[in-house]
Amino acid sequence: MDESLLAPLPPFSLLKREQIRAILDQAVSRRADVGITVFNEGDAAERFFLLLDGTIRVAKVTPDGEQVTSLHIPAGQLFGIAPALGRDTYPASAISASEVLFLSWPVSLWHSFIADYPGFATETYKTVGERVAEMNTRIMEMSTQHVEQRIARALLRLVKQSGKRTDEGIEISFPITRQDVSEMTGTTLHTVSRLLSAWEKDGLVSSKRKKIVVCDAHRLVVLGGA
Amino acid sequence: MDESLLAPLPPFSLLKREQIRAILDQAVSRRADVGITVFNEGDAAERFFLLLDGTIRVAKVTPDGEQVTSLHIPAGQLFGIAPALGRDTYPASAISASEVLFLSWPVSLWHSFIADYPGFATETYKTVGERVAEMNTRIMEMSTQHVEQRIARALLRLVKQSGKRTDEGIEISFPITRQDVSEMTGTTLHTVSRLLSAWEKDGLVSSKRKKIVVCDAHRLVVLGGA
DNA sequence: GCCGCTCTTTGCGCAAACGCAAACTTCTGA
DNA sequence: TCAGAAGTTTGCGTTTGCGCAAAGAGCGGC
Repeated sequence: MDESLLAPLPPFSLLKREQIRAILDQAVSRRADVGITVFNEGDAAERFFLLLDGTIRVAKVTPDGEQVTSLHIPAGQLFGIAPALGRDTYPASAISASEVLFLSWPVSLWHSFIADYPGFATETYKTVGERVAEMNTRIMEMSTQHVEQRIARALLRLVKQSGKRTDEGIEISFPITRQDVSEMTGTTLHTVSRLLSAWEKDGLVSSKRKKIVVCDAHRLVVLGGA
Repeated sequence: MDESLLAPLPPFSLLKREQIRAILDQAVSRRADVGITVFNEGDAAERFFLLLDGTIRVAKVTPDGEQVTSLHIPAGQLFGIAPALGRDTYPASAISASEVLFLSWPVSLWHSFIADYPGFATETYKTVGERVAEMNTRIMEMSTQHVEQRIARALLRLVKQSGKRTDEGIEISFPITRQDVSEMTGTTLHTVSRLLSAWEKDGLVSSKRKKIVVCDAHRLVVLGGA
């Protein structure tokens, strides 16, 4: 495991080589296939994580078994940071949305990370702040916007966070189903399917099984805008 | 301003009398009538706040002018704590939902509060964690539940947070309109009015102008439950 | 005590989006 | 290579909750 992996990431960018080495030496690394649950909502928060590659989906399950996706976490970010929220259980489950590679540390190290490593606390709380902002935005969207606008925005958010340029447009870099999109937007896979079909006819997007490519982001922004 | 005001509040409960005195001496206190904006979304976060009395409503405004209430903050809690989220602007506006009394400090003191006062950081992040959890729950509710259930839960949440026992039932301790409730639940004041009327007929609630009393919390839980 | 403002109630029609159901397509593993 | 699973499309009927409109009620100021 090389120091250069961590050095460019915000939480560690201010650290010296030896400090990063020390952090890496305490880490456990793990790879997981798509669809694997890293931890479950309500589990005792024993470790915190850093996603090196892939995408993690953060979700909660309703009492009657429906899933709701709250957040997607792109490579390079911390996740499962219950200690930053003063919690000793995870508030939601983390599931790999693609093949993933991540590091983890026992929460007992959290305080020393915060205390010993300059910038770690600041950058971590910035991450928390961004997620709070995103959740806030989602609450606003769900309160006031129509399904069409919500789905447009959800796609744009995904594309912005983990889009990969292709010749057709920008592709969401992990496998994603209609069902997944519906769980992000509080709708049904039927509605999502209908809309995507319509958009495909208009040349806004292009989608295959488990794959969505945004061809005309600008027009999608307009759709999500009003 | 007496030390005993702060001593029982979580962020300060571990502190010594002199420490609380020092904190109080640096504070500015202010009273405000209902409906006053304490700070606006996007404002430079120059101060952070502690609500001593009353209730604060946290809201965002959509591009087309609609308000969405994200959160209600009860007396005794910190608010406007942008620095805890690594932000230098406020992510939402804070408006008094009743007559309020609050203290504030310049953000420049934030770091010394965190560093110097044991328990302050922990308790603060616990507050952040609770709010994140609440937002998460709201996203889940809005995704999967019907208007009736959302409104039932919203009322229960308010009652739990700032309910006052009366002979009729539990009363929400600050003035609240149908419009307010609709902004919390992503509906219209019409729908809220219809539902409250129906519930009043059933003896679930009792409401007057700007006042809502929950008479049968248990049945309301059942309504919000499934 | 009266006026006007704000808040609330209620009726009616309508559109958005869901639910159900069935057919179709793509992929995977035996 | 083929069967079955997983994902997607599409049609149709239905419900929910919104939009509009108009009237009624409580409150505060003059």
